[in-house]
Amino acid sequence: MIDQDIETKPYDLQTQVFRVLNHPARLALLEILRDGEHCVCHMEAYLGFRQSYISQQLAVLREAGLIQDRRDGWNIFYRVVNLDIYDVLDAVQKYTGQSINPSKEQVVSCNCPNCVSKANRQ
Amino acid sequence: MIDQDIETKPYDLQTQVFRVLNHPARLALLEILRDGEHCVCHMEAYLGFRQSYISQQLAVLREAGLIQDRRDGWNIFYRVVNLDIYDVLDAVQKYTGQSINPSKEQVVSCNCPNCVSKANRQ
DNA sequence: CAATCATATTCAATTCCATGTATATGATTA
DNA sequence: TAATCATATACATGGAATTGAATATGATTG
Repeated sequence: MIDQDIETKPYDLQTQVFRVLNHPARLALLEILRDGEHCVCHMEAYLGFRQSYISQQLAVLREAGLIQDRRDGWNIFYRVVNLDIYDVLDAVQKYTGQSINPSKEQVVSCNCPNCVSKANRQ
Repeated sequence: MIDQDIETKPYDLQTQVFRVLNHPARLALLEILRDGEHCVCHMEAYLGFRQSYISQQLAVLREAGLIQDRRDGWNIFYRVVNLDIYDVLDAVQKYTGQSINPSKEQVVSCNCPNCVSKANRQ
């Protein structure tokens, strides 16, 4: 946007959010984080992408301020900063007529303490 | 997206919507259309962009199915097809902490029958 | 402190998007 | 039917986003 009009400047912030959401893998990551924080290895196992690819997409979400990370031993856990983002996702799912519920049943095992302790309990 | 994962395919449709919304001028156009249909010349006068630029952005919105056009004599009027899109815009405005009300006071005059008859009434 | 672990970053190639300029379309009026 | 009106399209260029491959980081353990 070269000669930006004064009437469109107020939309720059919203545009930034839409730019980040304009990506299927990033939407999938946000859906995984809907029920709380998860480690990177979990998202990697869940989506089946290469590790560096997941990390790249997480970086986009992180640098845009949508998610935060926290280290716990070997693992890094990500969580969504502002849950209002899910109102945006819900609204677009309603608009497109989709209701996405990631197949949580599909048990995904990774080596993070959370998953290992869960697996041992069963 | 070359080797798309099966887990991200369900998000392609949402991604398409976010792609279209990822543009300040297109967001401004949708805000203008919030209160009903408007002619192209009105949006042109309102935003101050060149005619062809407005037309290009309207084409993106139209081809994505967000808006529809209708001819009335010399003018073409656009309207939003599915008002649920405003739930998306509202949600992102809440997320960014913005509440945008386009300065409707700023009376914009164009030559479409609607604007001319309004102007004559005053 | 060297090896190992999970994760992040860099770099390059390709594709996609934005936008200026020029021109086309198609309805309307004289 | 020629001129005029509002609007649309085509094309070209520059810039941004995507993504694969390779490598780096930095905490942890032995």
